[in-house]
Amino acid sequence: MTHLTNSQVDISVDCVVFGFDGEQLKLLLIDQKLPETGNLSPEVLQIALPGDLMNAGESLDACAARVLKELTSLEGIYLKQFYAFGDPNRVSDLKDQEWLRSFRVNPERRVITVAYYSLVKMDDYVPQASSFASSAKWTDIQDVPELAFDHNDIADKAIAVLRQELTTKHIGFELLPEKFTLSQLQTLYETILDKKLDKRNFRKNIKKMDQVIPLDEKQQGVLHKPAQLFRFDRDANENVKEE
Amino acid sequence: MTHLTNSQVDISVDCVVFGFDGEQLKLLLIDQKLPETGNLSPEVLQIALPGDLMNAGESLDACAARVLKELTSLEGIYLKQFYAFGDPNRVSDLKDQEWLRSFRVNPERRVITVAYYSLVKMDDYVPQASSFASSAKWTDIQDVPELAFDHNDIADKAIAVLRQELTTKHIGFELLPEKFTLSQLQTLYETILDKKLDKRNFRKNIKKMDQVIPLDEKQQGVLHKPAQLFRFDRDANENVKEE
DNA sequence: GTTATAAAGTGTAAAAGACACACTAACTTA
DNA sequence: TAAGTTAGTGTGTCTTTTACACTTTATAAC
Repeated sequence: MTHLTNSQVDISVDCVVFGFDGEQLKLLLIDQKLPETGNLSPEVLQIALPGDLMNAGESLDACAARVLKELTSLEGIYLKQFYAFGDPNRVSDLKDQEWLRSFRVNPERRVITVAYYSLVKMDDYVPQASSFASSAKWTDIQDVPELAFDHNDIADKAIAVLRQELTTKHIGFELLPEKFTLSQLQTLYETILDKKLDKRNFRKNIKKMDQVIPLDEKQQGVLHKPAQLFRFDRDANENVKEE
Repeated sequence: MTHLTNSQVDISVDCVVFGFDGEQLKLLLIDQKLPETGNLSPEVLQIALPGDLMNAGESLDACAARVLKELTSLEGIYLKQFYAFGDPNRVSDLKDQEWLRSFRVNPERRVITVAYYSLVKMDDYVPQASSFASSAKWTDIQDVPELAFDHNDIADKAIAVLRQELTTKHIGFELLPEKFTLSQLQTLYETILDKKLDKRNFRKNIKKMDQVIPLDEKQQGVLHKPAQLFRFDRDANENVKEE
């Protein structure tokens, strides 16, 4: 039994950030623009999940929160670790070294990434015309292009986990504005689960949850019957299970 | 934004190995005996989850399989990644350096661990009177002592995950011998879920699964009516969901 | 071989939950 | 005031889950 000290390993955290615009489930992706390197191809553009190498004194959770904050200035966002990706060649096999360095990746090292998924109310973050080298964009989940490294695998797994979690935990609300209608909520569920739901049965189920609270307010500016607005109260005692 | 290259990080894999003896859920734990270090306490004994630092060219999954194999000689065992633990002080804060070195941990480095849980048919591995410095023992889940590092947290999370998975996937069989009775299976479920189940309803549910196949064989050597034996076929098409 | 012991094995009825289904109400704009 | 559009609501059927008790079949002891 020989045990290498694996000083060649770096840890990164990648975040699969979900948003919802009322119609489509979206991912927040980063345009990574390579600086022109003279004799190489004029400009290489690579798209990736937001992520970063972990800092020295930082926990994984803190690193994920930092990545999200540096990108969007948002704090207190729903953020959950879901898997660690550690194939030895997930980074360095694939691409030439210049390209890797643009991600601050040292091609001599292995990178293990711990992946988080995050649920963001899309209104809370509108990407700016970027002054940086890299800029973020919301992208339809349908239209996710080929991503850097194994980021497509990571995103796929995140979607599977999200789908799973949506049916067991009440996390859908994290993707909607503070005030929302039941139709919006239903559309969200239908989009993520990729199937039609029955309106009446859906509403029956939702109204069983004590956490969904009707407001004294209606939707405005729509050209049809305005809908009741609701809010979600994370702290309401759901179905009071004691013992 | 400063980005440290975190060359101080090591990756380890820890395995929470579950077994079942017909009565109790068990964990496979390692006795880590410290060599006597002269003027320090005569012998320090520390108990831990089996685990190891990841080797250079190794994937996380491969590392977990290797840990399990080096310990038990078993291969092809049910093994599943469930969480990565990365608090900056999960290792080095706690103990003195001699102690750490006995785990091959360099106290100057951080260790991120990726945790797997594993389901083993207990008969397949009977711990040997150990010739090594460390030896493995099956321990009742009730009686798990204080473990090294944050291994109690890891074990607790593994149990929670196991409980969860048991209700959604058919993994209980991994803990039983090839041939088992329905009573054994029920006891297993009752032990893990920590609640009584109704015999008739339980059997109805099990018999819905096409994967549970009755054998032409009965339990032997019991002083009462012998039970029908069954085996579990991972590959039987369960409930034939097409479309 | 009769009896005591111990777990195996089996069905049904009631309750709860899931599902299918169609019309009226309320607002906006032309 | 009529047309367009989405909101909002209840009931019956079917499926699933739950609660519940007695008979069978082996062994061991007498």
